[in-house]
Amino acid sequence: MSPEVRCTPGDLRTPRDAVAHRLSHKLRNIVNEAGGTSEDYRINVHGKPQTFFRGTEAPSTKRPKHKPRCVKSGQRGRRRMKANDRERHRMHNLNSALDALRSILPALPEDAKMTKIETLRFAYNYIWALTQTLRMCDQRAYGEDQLLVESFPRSPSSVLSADWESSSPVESGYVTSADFEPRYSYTSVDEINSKIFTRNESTIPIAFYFKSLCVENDLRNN
DNA sequence: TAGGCCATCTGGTCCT
DNA sequence: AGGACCAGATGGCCTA
Repeated sequence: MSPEVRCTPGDLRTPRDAVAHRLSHKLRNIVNEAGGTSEDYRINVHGKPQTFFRGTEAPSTKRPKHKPRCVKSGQRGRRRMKANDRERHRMHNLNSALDALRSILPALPEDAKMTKIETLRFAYNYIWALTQTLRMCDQRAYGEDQLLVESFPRSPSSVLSADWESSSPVESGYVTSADFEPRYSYTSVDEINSKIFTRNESTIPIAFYFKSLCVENDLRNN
């Protein structure tokens, strides 16, 4: 597999994967209904029998969630266990990074924890909103007192790559516009201010915040 | 109960 | 050779 190959959010679960997963759930139900023992056999997607443990014997939190599918001994087994450890650590780091990203995003009204894909999509939209606010701030700083409502760019999902900034993820090919349906589709900056930048029950107007930063910056430069 | 989300295991590929 | 990264497979938990 080449590192250049990137998956889109839609690829996170392939159809085949989904089918296998559904089949897996179905088989579990069949076995449960048939009164299987604590350890039963099922046919995996490769057509090979495989042991599994029923949900009624869910491992405690102390026990590892997953049993190794094949216990290997010798150097190969040790290498595999080390690789598993590294992989676990790598995924934990990835999750920590996602948590850090969640923590700086505006809290959702219902305060529910966003899923991974929601976090990424929301961050994408949020950055877009902040970028537009900065752009507005720039224009105001240069004497354009008119609100940008008329010229306010379209939401990321409807932007063609040609219209988008050169650094746009859409243009870079890492995502397609269809992958990022905007959580919000605003028509004005005020709407963004009131809905997207809410934290701790208080609404902070982004535009004013950034405007003050611009003014500070101007004063420093003058 | 089906389906979504997640953690983990695993083997393949690329890089250092 | 060993580590990093990736994607497929799998099982557990949760919810509508």
